[in-house]
Amino acid sequence: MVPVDFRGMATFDDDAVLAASPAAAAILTALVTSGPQSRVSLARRLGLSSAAVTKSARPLINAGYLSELDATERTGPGAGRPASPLRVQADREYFVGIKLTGDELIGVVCDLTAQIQAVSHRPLDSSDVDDVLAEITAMVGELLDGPRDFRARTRRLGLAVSGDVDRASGLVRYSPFLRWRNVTLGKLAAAATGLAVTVENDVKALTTAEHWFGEGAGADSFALVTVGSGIGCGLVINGRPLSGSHGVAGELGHLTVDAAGPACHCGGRGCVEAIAGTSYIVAAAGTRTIDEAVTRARAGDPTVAAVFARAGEAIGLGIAAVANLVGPARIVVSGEGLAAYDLFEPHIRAGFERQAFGAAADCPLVIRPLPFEEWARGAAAVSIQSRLVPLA
Amino acid sequence: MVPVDFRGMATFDDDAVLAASPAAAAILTALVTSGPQSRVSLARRLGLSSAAVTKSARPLINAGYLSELDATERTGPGAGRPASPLRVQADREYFVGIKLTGDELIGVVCDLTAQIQAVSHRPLDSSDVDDVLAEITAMVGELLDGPRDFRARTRRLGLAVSGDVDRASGLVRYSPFLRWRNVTLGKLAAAATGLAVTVENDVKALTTAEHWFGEGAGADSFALVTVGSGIGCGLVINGRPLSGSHGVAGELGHLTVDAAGPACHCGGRGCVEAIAGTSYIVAAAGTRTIDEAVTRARAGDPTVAAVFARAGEAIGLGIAAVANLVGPARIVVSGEGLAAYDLFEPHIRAGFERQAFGAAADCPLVIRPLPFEEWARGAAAVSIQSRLVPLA
DNA sequence: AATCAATACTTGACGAAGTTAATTAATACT
DNA sequence: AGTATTAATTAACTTCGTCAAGTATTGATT
Repeated sequence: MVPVDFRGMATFDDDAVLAASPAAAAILTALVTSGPQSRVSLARRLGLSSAAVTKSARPLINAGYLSELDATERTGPGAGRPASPLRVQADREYFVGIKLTGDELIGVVCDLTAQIQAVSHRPLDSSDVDDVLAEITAMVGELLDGPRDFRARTRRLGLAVSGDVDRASGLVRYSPFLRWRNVTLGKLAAAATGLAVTVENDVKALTTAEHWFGEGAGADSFALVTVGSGIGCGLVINGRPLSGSHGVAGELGHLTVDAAGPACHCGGRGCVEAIAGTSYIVAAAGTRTIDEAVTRARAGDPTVAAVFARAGEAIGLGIAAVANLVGPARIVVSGEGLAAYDLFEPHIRAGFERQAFGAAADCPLVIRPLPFEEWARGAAAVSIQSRLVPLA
Repeated sequence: MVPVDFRGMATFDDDAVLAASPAAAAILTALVTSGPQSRVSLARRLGLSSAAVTKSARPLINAGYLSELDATERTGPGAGRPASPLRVQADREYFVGIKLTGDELIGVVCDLTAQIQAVSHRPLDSSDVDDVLAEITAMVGELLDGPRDFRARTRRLGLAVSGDVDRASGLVRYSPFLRWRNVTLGKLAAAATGLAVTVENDVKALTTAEHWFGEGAGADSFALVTVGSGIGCGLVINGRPLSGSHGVAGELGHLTVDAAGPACHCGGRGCVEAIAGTSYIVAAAGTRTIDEAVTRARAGDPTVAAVFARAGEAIGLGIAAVANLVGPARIVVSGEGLAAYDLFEPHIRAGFERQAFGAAADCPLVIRPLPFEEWARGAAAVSIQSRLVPLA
């Protein structure tokens, strides 16, 4: 094997290598999402000939994006010539991901396989666009020029924002928590940081990350449900994230589960969010904060526990609706609301099982709180994805 | 232009022509779904060069699948050379479509553009597999060897069955109305009729037909909701029909819309079907038949009218759920239940508008009863599609 | 009438990206 | 050592597209 060409500090003129062929992108994607594999198994998985894999992989190896496993790492015995599995050279390139909330920035540096290498938090006092841009720039500097020097190998930044985002143009059409309308965040952040910027809705970003690197890896279709002040849902169908023709998709929060239920701020009645959204739980529990409600429920207050039970069940019914309508291969439930995981879980499962129809009940349900850094990792994942699959 | 090679009675060795290239299938599909177009406009639509269209179209013209519009039919003036739009030669090939119900077969012959050329109905006394096959064979004979002779140009048969169907293998896993389990209908019907058979779930078949030839034509994503004894929903997303990982998708009937609603035979509570399914309407109205309920409601009986109102609203809520979760470009509502169209429509719209979230409310809703022949046309459409797009 | 600009289509050379078939490589088993 | 077996590579070929240049047919302009 020719030794790798890449010298670490080299220029980034290797873009052409990644865009070389459709097969190159497919190979990288498969290796990133499913770990090291031999060329033959890649060929089978991608529906290519092994010759095509050999050809497409070589330039990626030469450019330092792929490497072969060391002899020692290879798998056990078996007849015939042993495979030389390919692996992504994770440290070949780094990506910054930042999640913007109303009062904080959470940032990470990830390698090519979306493993977190560094973390940073910064409070956000103002939601003025210039102030936020300054904080983003400062955070990028802090992350890239910190104890480990990532700067030379980092060219991309992913931003995750809640609300209505146009990923293609980097435009934030509307963001409730930041009170933004039509902010060209992509362009502005690119100018401020010198990085290529991808902007995406936060739930979609997290869904992408879970689909590529997390619980949804390998699944052709996949749903991620987030529970918090709002109830959100990201969907991947036939391997592609779902956006909705009119820009709306995955709006699980405003599904009706109880026609006679409480009024929702959306104008409807008995929406999942009007039963299980944080502020509605607080109101129904009669406490001042959600933490107080959690404490009381854990202490055994039957009224407050019933509020959580009802909320969990509403979420379960909503998830069953997703399973019945879309039929994803698996569903992950997460979000900051799941800090009260123990109060929700059995009721979510009960609601789901009650209403999932036929084989939809077989859909595995993963209920797991994700730390806030995961959201930032989602932003980085979108950025990685946009690098590996320029189209889409 | 060289005169067309096809002689009508020629052998069917032109399969190779259709499968010639990806572009050929794309051109045919575009012409079938969107009507005659010039090569240049096809090129734009399909993202090809006009040279590619010219090249791929030629063999299709020579084999008689496409023709150029007559000079007289061409569009109006304009600078430059006028276009010679291509059109599908609809009578080049015919397809039989049969919809199987519990007590009747409905059959049609369609041309390549899914226009119905002949219709046939046959009662079904027995659901014994051999008896049904005999009826299918008789119906095919009646349709193909009738006043017009379609036999020479027909090689394919599509069958639509309600229940759990594996299209790829032609297996009917379970069909409630026919009381079938694991019937290899595709193979059996092929042997009996000598035609190439495609078997598909009836709702999916109708969805395909509407997506290609009906209200959903041109839409990238699309939903069809059927109202009858059950409530069904077929979905097309990113141009592909949705099947669901565990074989379940579009199960709109068992969505909860009222957690305190009536019990459903599925075991849940307040499902759409338990409020709007035919038998539940009859029970709630306290009549013996659905026709009696319709008559009474139309006569002004307020109790029965309220039952229809509630049913319509439940359907509307279900449709809103589809719009919120999946975001189709358009939604069609149909099915035999819509014979009572006038009783439902305003309530369906009201339920939809109440619960559709944000831009999802912009999704156009087409509420229209479809005659039973449309279901048979759906079966034919699946057969046409399998001919034009061998893969998928 | 002759020319020109505009648009549609056709042609042939070329190139990208895959394929198949034959070859080489590395292992286990006998 | 020899053979079977699987992995990877190589080289020749195929497919399917693009590009650039040319032809065809019209309306408008000189």
